[in-house]
Amino acid sequence: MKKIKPTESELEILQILWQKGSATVREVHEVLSLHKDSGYTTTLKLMQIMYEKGLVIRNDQNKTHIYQPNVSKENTQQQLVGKMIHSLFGGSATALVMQALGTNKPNAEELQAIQTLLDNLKSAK
Amino acid sequence: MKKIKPTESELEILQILWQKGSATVREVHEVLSLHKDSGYTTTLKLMQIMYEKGLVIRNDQNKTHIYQPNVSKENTQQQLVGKMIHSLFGGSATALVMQALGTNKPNAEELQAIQTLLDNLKSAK
DNA sequence: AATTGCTTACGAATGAAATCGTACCAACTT
DNA sequence: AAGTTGGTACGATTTCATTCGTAAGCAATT
Repeated sequence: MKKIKPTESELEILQILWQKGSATVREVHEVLSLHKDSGYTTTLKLMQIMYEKGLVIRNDQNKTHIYQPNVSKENTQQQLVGKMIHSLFGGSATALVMQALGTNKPNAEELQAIQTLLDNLKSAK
Repeated sequence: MKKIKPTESELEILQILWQKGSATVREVHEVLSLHKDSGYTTTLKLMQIMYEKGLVIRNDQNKTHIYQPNVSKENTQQQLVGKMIHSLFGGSATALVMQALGTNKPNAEELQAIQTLLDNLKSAK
């Protein structure tokens, strides 16, 4: 399993790439601009760094490069949730789960989904 | 509601203070040493910075200062989990819960605790 | 041919977090 | 009295993330 540790800004960019599938720097920058006010070259530089780190891949056949994510959303979520469990919940995934369920209220359908997962975990013992 | 943004290292220290209630730098450092290998003065410096930021309070009547958390665990967890739910799970607490449960395996006792909470949520409908 | 516009590349400044070495102080031990 | 132990304070350094200015290439338009 790959070790992934994107920064805050890199995560914002990854989210856009996950949603769009692929995008140019300008496309990413335009989405970022909606709630951030950094310059275009800042976005460009970040994406270049992400490319060096292997977080994204790119097609540079054309003058305007096209970027795609190179880490999966699921894997990244797993890493970051694991980090949060460690740093904020003393290593207890259960503590995180109970906190999340306690403050947010899932609807009946979601409750059922969690119940099903829980049943699977129980029978796996 | 107070705005809290501790760093990763600060969170590790806060966690120890939340658990112990109050502690000296040495006590904190000894716990940290179990899974980290930074020096004593590093822990000291971090706690001094946290004091300047107001994240902790301290009693410096005696030579050996005694530190206590100055932010609540619940408030901090709630804020950071909420932020993660929004930024990484599209606002769905359930998605976070399932991710956490799917990759970490709670023991039977923990499963029971979650089941109880789940039952309460169901009957509250 | 020159200008304009959009692109990448890259160096550099800034700021924050984390780390450690060293100095200094007080109390206890020899 | 001198040394040892255990504590705080703090400056310096390192590393990293973020930001931007500027140069240079290319294509289309004037």
